[in-house]
Amino acid sequence: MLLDDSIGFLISRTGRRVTQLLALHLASTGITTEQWSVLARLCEEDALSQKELASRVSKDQTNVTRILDQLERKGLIVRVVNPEDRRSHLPSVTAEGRAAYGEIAPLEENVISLVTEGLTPAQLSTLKELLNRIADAAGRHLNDNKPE
Amino acid sequence: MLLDDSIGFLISRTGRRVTQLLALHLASTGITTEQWSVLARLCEEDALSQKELASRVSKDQTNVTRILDQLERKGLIVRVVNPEDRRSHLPSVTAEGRAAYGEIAPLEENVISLVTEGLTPAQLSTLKELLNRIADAAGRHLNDNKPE
DNA sequence: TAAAATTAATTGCTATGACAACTACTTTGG
DNA sequence: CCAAAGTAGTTGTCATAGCAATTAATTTTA
Repeated sequence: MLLDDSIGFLISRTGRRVTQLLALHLASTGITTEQWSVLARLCEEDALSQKELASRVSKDQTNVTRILDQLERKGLIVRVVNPEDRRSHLPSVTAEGRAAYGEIAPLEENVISLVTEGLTPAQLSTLKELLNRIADAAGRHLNDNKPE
Repeated sequence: MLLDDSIGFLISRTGRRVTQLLALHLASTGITTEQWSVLARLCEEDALSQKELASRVSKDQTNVTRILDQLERKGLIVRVVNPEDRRSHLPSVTAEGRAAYGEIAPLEENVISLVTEGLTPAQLSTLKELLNRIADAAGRHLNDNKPE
């Protein structure tokens, strides 16, 4: 099978381009695309531990630690120690973080509309479902090799 | 729009998982997924300059330089100076590189079949087309901001 | 209850992505 | 023909992905 026909390659390539375009539109905010995904998730769903947060954004916990470092350095979140379990931290979005979220959300929506401009809502919905199925299958096979 | 509905997020997440699964299956070969994509492209299409190669794998030329460094260190490719233009190098796959390609290709095909196990050929083909449309749209908008 | 096993978070390390700056070579234009 | 502009590749830097190992705290177990 040629590279251009490999679904893995196509997903990666498309992801890189979309990310790059989003990065271009977010450049003025000083926030990276990955920082955005973490901030957005925290704004949508509060009181998550870092471990839970990592799972919710499908990132390695290690990477979440470092992305939170960046967001904390920028004053957009703070780490609060969980009183129930002092090992865990509950990242909390600051007022500045919420303001940034409000500013960035429409920028992201705009990029989404740019890259999906030729697609009907039905096609978009099909695409999302197919991607989710592949992500689920990959996740299952990843777990097959991990837990023991 | 919530993060889970953002097509950008879904593509990135799916890509990360597929890449991770592929990495797991390639671990024994000592080749990373990105090194694989470059090696595969070179095996499919020879006599490319690094710049052309970068374009063919949709990677930054900088990253291709470093991936070629790795492949060269492993003895899978060599850089040959282009006699027509001494600025450019023509990476060339060695016998070891071709052997690695032959070994890895079936591993990759297997991973692809694992992650697409629930999809019909028609669905897979739809998915590829939709991804290509998004990649094209993103590419167009990226170029809008570059050439001036 | 004290030691052992687990767990949450962090740090160290390597590879990659992306951008800026630099070097070496080529092409252009006067 | 030569200086200026352009081009291919490389290197430097920062952010991120992922793995291994470490630390601090909690739970389990003997």
